[in-house]
Amino acid sequence: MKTEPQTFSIDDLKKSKNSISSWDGVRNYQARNFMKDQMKEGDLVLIYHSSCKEIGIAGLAEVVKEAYPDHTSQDKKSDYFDPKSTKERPIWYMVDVKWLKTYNNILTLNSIKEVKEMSESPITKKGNRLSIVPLTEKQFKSLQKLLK
DNA sequence: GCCAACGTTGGC
DNA sequence: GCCAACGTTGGC
Repeated sequence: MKTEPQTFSIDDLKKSKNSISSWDGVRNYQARNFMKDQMKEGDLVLIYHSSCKEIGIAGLAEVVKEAYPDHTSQDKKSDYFDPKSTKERPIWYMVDVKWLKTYNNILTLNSIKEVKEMSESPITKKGNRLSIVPLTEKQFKSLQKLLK
């Protein structure tokens, strides 16, 4: 899962109550579908920092609550408000994640690009804008070897 | 700050 | 349903 650390970093997640936070503000259908269809309780999640000084994987988290309606889409005052999303028919969803680990070093995008298992992943492709990308077991394991 | 990539919108 | 225009993302 991707996040801009200026907005919400792995440290912010850690500092949240019980180190748990809802992952709101996803406003992309593909990413939403990954959340709804694929993210199950107990799944491990790598947290990726984007649009910042040190781009790459910063930490590890766990899904503690599966997809449920993102109420910020119905909050007029929220930056994430979407008039098309209603209580009866919510369009947007969020999950809750729990902080597990902050890695000693960011695993930089450059290093990720050198992992051959990642060559097919959207993460290493130019123009990637997906904020949620599923990883295969193989991809996850090869990344984990590089994470401390 | 630039620019490529790509999602979304809206006119037809 | 097509596609041009536009907006946003994100790496550099």
